[in-house]
Amino acid sequence: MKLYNTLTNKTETFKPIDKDTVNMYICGPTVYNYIHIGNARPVIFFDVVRRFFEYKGYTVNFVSNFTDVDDKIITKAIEDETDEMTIANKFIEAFYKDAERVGSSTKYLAPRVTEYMSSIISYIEKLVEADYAYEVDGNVFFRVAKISDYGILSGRKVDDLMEGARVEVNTKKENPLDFTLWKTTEVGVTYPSPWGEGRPGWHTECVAMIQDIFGGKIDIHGGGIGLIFPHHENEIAQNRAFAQHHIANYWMHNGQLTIDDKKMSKSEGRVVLVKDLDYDYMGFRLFTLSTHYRSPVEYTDETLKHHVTEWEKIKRTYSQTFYQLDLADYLDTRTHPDNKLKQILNRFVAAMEQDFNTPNAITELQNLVKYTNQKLRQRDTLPDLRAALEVFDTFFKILGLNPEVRRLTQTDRAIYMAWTDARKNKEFDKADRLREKLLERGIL
RNA sequence: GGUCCCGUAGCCAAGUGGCUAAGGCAAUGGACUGCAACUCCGUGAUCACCGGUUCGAAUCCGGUCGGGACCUCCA
Repeated sequence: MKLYNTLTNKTETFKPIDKDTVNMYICGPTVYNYIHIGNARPVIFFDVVRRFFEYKGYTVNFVSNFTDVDDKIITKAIEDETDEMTIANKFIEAFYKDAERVGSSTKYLAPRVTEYMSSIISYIEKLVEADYAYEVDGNVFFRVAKISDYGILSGRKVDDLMEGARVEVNTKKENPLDFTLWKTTEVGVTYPSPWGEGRPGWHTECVAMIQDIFGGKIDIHGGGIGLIFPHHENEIAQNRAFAQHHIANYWMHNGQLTIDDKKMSKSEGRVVLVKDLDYDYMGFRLFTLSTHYRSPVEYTDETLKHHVTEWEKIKRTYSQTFYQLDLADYLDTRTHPDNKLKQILNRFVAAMEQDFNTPNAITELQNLVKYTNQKLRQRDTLPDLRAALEVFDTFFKILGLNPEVRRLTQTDRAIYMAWTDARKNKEFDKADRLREKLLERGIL
């Protein structure tokens, strides 16, 4: 298994800390709004990462947080004349709904900042004690200058950052690059701390949660490419101070989803919410997986439609195969794949092992579709079709695609038989009526 | 101003030093078919441009043009 590590800028062989186990943490959303389709990309991609590791036999401990204490949430609560918790709960629920819509599992540990406040505070306390952080008037800042390799993840040099730093409004900081760990505030919900009432900064929650949940270093830390700097860089800095290591062995980042070649922007009207997508969600999932995760993916109606059509084609072949086998009472028979099928499966897995090359994996899915369609046109191919169906199931499970096919009922079978007979007897009017019924039932 | 990424056929998209540059969509020719749909077979690119390194480059280096990201909350 090879994967690209942002920390080293290299594609490396994956070696878990504990054999057979993958501990991974993905930065989750700040819950102040519905997620847009760009937010869905990591939700889909890292779900596939987990699914593939599970396919490989690993036990995957998957954690992804919700940031439910944040200025945006407070702003939204004031706007809506309600409280922060209500806003957070509403959008967490909406997030789960959207994640399920795009085919991602929601069965994982999802810690919330409000639940980890004491862990976050004690993490900051330790940084202060170790002199890596300092308090000024109830605010706590991280002392970036004490981290010798600051910039290691994002490939930046402290000097360059200093040059780029704009006029610093917060004159309380020793250094413009220092970031906030805790801040005093008069607006919105606050929590008691050794430095007075206030709220945690954004960068500490993830490291504190990882420390609390996993008890130290994890295998994979992931998120969108936009998080590399400053968020993940700052996580690393804090953890270097806290535990003298980089928190995770592998850092994975997905590229952005763009519209008109630019990232989504609410203020410029370039945003599409997941809940508002007017297309099949499996088609959307296929669309996001059709480009390598580290490349940007450009969203257009045309491209999405293309993948919706592609998904329909895949689903059609799958369901036809399923029904043919069901009609022949062959679904519960076990058969072995022939060499061609084995090759398709092997290539699929090899593509996934090459830094999750889902585009190439999908090419194998298409090869499987072609293979199966060829078999469907030939006689006496039930064993091959049964084996192909199993490969389909494997691919779907890894990619998180669901063709939603069910076993035929007695009524379904009766209609199907009648249709076949009518065609045989050249009763075409009758056959067409029966075909309509089968189409309605989703069987043809 | 600083740092960095990208530019492959009409469209989507692999490939990052070496067989005739994967695959899909669209288009087009053919086959199958009671009709339609579906499906199957065939047909297309020298890789933005210029120069260099090399026996050999889409793949490495330099430059030009074009697009984008980050440096401030942002997946």
